Amino acid sequence: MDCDPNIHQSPPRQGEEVLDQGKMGLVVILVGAPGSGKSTFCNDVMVAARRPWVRVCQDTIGNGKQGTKLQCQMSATAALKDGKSVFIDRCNIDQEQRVDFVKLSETGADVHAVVLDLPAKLCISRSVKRSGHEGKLQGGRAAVVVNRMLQKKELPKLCEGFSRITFCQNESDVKDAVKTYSALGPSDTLPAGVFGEKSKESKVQLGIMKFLKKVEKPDKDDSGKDIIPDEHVTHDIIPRPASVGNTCTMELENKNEDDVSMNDNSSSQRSFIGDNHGVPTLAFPSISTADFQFDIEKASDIIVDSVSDFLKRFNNVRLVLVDLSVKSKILSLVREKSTKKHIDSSKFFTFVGDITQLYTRGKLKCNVIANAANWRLRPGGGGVNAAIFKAAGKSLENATKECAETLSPGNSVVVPLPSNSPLHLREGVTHVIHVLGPNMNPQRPNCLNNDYIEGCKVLCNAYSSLFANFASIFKDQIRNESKRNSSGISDSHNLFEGTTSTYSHDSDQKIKQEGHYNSEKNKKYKGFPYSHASKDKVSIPHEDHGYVQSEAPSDVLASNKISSNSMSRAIVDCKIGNNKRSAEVRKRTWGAWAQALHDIALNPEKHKDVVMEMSDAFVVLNDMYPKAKKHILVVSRLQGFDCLADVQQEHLSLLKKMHSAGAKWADRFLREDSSLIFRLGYHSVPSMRQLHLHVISQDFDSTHLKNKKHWNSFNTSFFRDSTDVLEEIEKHGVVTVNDDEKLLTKELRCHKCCSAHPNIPRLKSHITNCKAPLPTHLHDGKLVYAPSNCASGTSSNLS
DNA sequence: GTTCTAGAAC
DNA sequence: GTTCTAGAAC
Repeated sequence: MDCDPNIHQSPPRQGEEVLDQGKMGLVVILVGAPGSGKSTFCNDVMVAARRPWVRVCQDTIGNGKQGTKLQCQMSATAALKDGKSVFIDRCNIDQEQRVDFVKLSETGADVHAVVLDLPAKLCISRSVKRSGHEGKLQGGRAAVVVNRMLQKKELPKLCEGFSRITFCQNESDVKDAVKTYSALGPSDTLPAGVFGEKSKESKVQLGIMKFLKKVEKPDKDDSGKDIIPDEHVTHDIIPRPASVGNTCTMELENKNEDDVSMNDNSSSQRSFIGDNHGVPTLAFPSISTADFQFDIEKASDIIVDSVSDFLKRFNNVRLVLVDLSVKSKILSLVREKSTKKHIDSSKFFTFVGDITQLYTRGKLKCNVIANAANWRLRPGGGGVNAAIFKAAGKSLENATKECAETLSPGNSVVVPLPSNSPLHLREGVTHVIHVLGPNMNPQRPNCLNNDYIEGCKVLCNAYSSLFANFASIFKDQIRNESKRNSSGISDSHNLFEGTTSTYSHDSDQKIKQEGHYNSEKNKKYKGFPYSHASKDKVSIPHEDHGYVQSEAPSDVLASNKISSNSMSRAIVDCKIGNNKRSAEVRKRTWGAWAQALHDIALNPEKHKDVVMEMSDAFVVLNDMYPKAKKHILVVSRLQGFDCLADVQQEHLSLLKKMHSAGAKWADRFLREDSSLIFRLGYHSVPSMRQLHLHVISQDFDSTHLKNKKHWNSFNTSFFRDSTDVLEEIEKHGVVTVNDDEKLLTKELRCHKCCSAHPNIPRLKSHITNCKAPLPTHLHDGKLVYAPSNCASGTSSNLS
């Protein structure tokens, strides 16, 4: 094997002992796109290695040419038998590609993953530039391949069978990993676990941890040396087999598998139920995995991660995942994963039974139960939603109406359960939290069409929001208890130290909430100041709302992290008497530079030089810094009407007028240049005051389009199509805005073919030549173009 | 929103 | 050395 030219082996060093067969074998599976530096990593380790390594490279294993996966497996097995450690140098980008190599652990070898998760633009730029690549992937073709590959990237997890995973997100991480592996002596081993996994919003997380007055245990000490994970603190450590009687799977199952009664709990299980000794307990069903058909494997990961993060922050609470049958796959998956993650089983466990009869039939006291609600927050529909509304009686329906009319996916709303509700009287449930998760069922509204990137984000949002609301309920309870009891409760009893949102625990009392931002939070959201219907509303003291919606920002949730923002930054939508949102809450303040449109709209006669059209409702003008060949603004003249969050049902006719005016101007431009295609829409969070509709040609051919923010503000969901806005107002009376600031810093992708590009100049050079049509989702009435222009494949809808 | 500029990336 | 980004200032 040593003579095999396809196997790249580091030379044995003087005095180096050869390992016994299979005794200390180590397989390191590299994971990364072309250009991520896998081969360089292997070579760098092997040059300085203190143990014999073999690099198995699929690009060259077939007599110097590309070979097969099987050849790689066979070579790796042979090398291990020969006492060598092995690098599997291929992309291994998803679980399916890795599974056969993970099986090498059957030889007795330890299997590690080293993930070179470097920025897409870096991989692309390296791949495009390189020459003499073993796999012949270089030049223009490389960008396409890297793009395609990154779209199916699936990061490795311990549960795949790895004993150690090292994530490298920048060059410095890679250097550290090279150092770690090259320093490995013949009989050395590395600690098991996950290392270097940083949330993409590490800056945010830092702020969060500070905000919560907790310090996250770092992966490395000051010297940069790996710290061996402490199983009681670190969560991503190698799973141990759960020992009998010491497992977090304390499920209260029935002996009869299909019987949902809960009277037959074994004595060993019983200690976890009964009186909750005042420990706030939330029972919740699995969100979206039933009728909404969300993949249970992914859902179970999200549940376990969300729970784990929540329990890291709060001690004196219990969370219980409930399902009807002992055969429930989601329960068994969650049990298995929470055991692997060593989640404290007294704080989180699964429970088989009816969520509406947890105490009377299961002796499990839960103060709060979550409902997998529908967006209308109405009874019916079967499943948990129907059961909870039925069990709670009309009072839950009425209480819900008092609090909220609709719910958007990824959000939750707390409804205090009136004391006359049977669910309150019989089961001791004081609050129901309605949660709406993502829908993957094409038969149901808002189906995500198998988009699990978005789906996972929304499901994370849903759980984070749920747990945040649960936390908020009990923070206030403690505060109120302290007030009532003159002896007081010491601060150390306050579960929610560091969080800011507060609730009344009195279920018949209207919810009150107040929030405070520390300076760091204000700084973080500096770029996204919101008016009353937006996320910053928590900073506004409220005295008389009807309900609280809590939402975790997706930037945090993208990494399955529960957000402390969601603990403190509850969204407050107001409903006062006449069902209208309150406009009394403090409005966003605008900088001097943001007033230009406002001044023009209110005094158009003073700006005749720039105003192209004027009516009582709006003015039309060229964007001063057009981001395309044609880019105009239709600006509302209604005073105090600054952004989409201000929009209510009564503004529908105004927005229709603005749309018609914009479409008319687009048609006028098309008569001058029939090659143009226009899109009409609003920025979710505008920079300029006074609501304005952008009418922009899709060439984006402008010197004023200079940075990522410019591009992404027109080419991500930050841009809300006017037709969608009108439809939402008609249906719901309000407009949802995607105000996730991450949208504006996303990687640069062509709006037609979706390819990624490393910087603005490269993107602009690409889009001038890209011949792909605009994506099909825009063809649903969102584009305006000349009938003669077949480029978009449909006809104009607005002429 | 833009401009300016330090410093990172190339 | 030049190009490009991102944050501060306005």
